[in-house]
Amino acid sequence: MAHAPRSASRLRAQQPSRHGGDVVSASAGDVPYRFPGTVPAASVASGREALAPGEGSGEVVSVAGRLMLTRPQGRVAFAELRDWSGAVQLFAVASSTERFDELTKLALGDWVGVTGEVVRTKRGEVSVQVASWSLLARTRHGFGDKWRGVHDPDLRYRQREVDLWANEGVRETFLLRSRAVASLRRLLDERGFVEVETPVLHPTPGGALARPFVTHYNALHADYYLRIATELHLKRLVIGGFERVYEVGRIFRNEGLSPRHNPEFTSVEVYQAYADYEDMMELTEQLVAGVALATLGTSRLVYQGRDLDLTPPWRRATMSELIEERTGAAVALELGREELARIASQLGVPVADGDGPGKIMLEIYEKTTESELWGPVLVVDYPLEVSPLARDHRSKPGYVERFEPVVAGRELGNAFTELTDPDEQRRRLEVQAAGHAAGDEEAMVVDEEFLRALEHGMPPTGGLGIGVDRLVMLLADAAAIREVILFPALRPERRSGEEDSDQA
RNA sequence: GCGCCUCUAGCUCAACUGGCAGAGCAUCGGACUCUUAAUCCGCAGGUUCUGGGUUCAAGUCCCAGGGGGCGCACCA
Repeated sequence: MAHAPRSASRLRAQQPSRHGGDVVSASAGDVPYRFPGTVPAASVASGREALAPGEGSGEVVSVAGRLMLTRPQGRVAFAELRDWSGAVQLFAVASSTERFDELTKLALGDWVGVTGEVVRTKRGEVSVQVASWSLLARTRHGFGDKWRGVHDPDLRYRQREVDLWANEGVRETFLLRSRAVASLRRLLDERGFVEVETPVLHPTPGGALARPFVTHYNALHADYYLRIATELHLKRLVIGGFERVYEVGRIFRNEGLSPRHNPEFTSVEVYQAYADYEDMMELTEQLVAGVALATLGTSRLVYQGRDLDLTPPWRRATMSELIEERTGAAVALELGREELARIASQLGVPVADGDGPGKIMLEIYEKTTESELWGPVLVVDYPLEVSPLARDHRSKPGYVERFEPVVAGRELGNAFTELTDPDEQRRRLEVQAAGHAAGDEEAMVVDEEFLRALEHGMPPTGGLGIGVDRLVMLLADAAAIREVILFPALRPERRSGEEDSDQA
């Protein structure tokens, strides 16, 4: 098919650059190797209250960034220079700015470094009055509508480098993400947790119910799987004596894309020896509220127009209680499969033949209740049947000690009192493996390495996993996960040679 | 994977029940010594996603394909 893909030819320069052919050829290799000594653009104006309009400060600074607005005005010119701190106005005067004519011909998006005195213009804006300047890079493409930016989602995500300049707030979101992850690490480190890195390539996928990506390890002549969780290796480290351990890392699940799902995403998993899920509840609250406090200065936020108070303690309620609140139906495993199936169909929740009572109960919860929970709420006590890695509830038969923090109608994580008994774990995995053999591609398989590790003795342990992307969505008030992942998964761009007309 | 919606200039968007494909910004040329999305004058810019069909006539209607969005399913 010979048509150009949607974005292949976009944002191309449609006419020869205003730099002119001679300048292009002359300056292509002319860019300096460094432009040292710059200050952040946003810092230039701060503390200049005493500077009167039309006055110079006597202080000379250098700034560098992209020209994003230009206002040539004859023998003077103004421009907005942006860097990742913000923006500062440049002021150029033909009589005192070197290569003035060339400067006024720069295109929106060109990178420049300038040096000059900090002044306040007659109209009152603190500016750098350009004395000398260097072109640092030219752009061959525009950055969208200078007022409205770029709205096409395909273009925004495929060309994030453009989105970052074209749309206000995008850079801030990703800086926020970076600060959130840094503060998450700091909070864990402060509590004595040690960060580790475990393998991404697994011979057997495990630690979660999900379909894996498959790859091939040539030297071993074997198929390997991209990890779907960090869980099993981290538990092996607890067995090895890492009493408090965590990993922040990329997880891969071979599933559909949605505003809340990206096939590769970031999780943090935390394991604490001698602790149970109650301890993990407290840790969850502290981490989530702590990250909010560290990044936004408050644990009371507004998400998608609705108040959201992450301040601990959070409400704790059992799955049964929450289902009953929402639907009026009393749902518990003790009712038995038949009765649960009846309730499910009454509520319009489909039941598959192979589903046991635990699966049916979870289905009812997920279809009727979860998305309605604004939270934050810790949903407590899951059916054993759907929790192969969690320890039996100490007082409720058929349940395990597991909870999920739910915020804004979404699971933010998953945590349990870990199952440490190797025999029970083997039985649970064998049930999973039977399901897998029967065609359930998300069921687990038996991981002998993990079971052997458990046989060496695992202390009582609490484990917690949090979806980092979803946490950042809350902090950034992002409706879609793509807004907090720099390069979200997209179909590959199809380009045939002749379509690359913008390269010609 | 299924359903619904969508795709028009580099960007953001118009174009009535089918009737000459347009604007703002950007780009390019010009004017301008204090602008703030500067302003003013001018040039240029299109396979209306692709391919087929209906029609005197298709951006518009129909079919197929592609990209994207949303929903369902799966999951964090």
